[in-house]
Amino acid sequence: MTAKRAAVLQVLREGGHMRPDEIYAKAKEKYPGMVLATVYNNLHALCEAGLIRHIRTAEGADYYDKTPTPHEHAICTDCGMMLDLELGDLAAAFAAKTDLPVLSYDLIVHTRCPDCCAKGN
Amino acid sequence: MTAKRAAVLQVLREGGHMRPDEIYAKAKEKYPGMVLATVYNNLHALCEAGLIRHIRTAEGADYYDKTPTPHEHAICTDCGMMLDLELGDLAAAFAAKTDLPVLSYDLIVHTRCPDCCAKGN
DNA sequence: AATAAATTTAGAATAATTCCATTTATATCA
DNA sequence: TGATATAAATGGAATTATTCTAAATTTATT
Repeated sequence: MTAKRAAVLQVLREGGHMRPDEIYAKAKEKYPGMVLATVYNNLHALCEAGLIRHIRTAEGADYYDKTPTPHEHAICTDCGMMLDLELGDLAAAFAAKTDLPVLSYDLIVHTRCPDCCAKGN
Repeated sequence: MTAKRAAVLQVLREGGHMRPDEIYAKAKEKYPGMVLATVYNNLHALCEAGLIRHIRTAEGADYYDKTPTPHEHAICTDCGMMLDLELGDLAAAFAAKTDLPVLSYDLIVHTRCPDCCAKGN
């Protein structure tokens, strides 16, 4: 765990769910010498180490999640904000409905976040 | 519905789940003048018309699905083949577990397909 | 047939990500 | 500690997928 890798991790921990370019922008504030390739390198390394998690949305952007433990994500169709969901053990539920083995799954729920609901958009 | 648009649709209907470049390769056999941009144009148009569906996998590739009606997808971690799943009305199940509105969802289950299971890989 | 609208084309442009060779930093151990 | 080995970071080029644009062509409409 190098200083820059720690910085990438810390930035993501502060932000929750972020795209590589967002992480890069923030990390560069602390380390002006930071380079996008290093952010990618470290995101990959942190994923392999299980410290963060990679999320791909159906909208085309990659996100990284500070929380590596299994949970689901919702994305607001209005403002794009990503929220955490706790839907329980879906793997077991899915496995009960199919003959195929459920090794893991990726789920994105499209929602309207509380803020956008309040604004009545 | 132009001839080339119909060709794109037909290719996808023969293939089931395909990436744009795969569709392009097949469509070009029938229409040597076919161009990748036209494939993209037509995939977008066909999606908007509800004739096909767009799937984005967590592995990074875009797929298009000949079947536009709601269902889920499983992808074999071994050979990459995509399979259809029928898990029932998950939206209702998800809605029951969260306060957020469930507008829609994208789900990819990672599995091992029957062929790869048989091979014992 | 003439005109308008939509589609197709070709290629340039963009964006995200990866690759590679070099440099730099970190860890190991005599 | 100092020398060496290992791993990481850098910068930039390369790749890949996708979108954009303007001109040409096709299709539909009156």
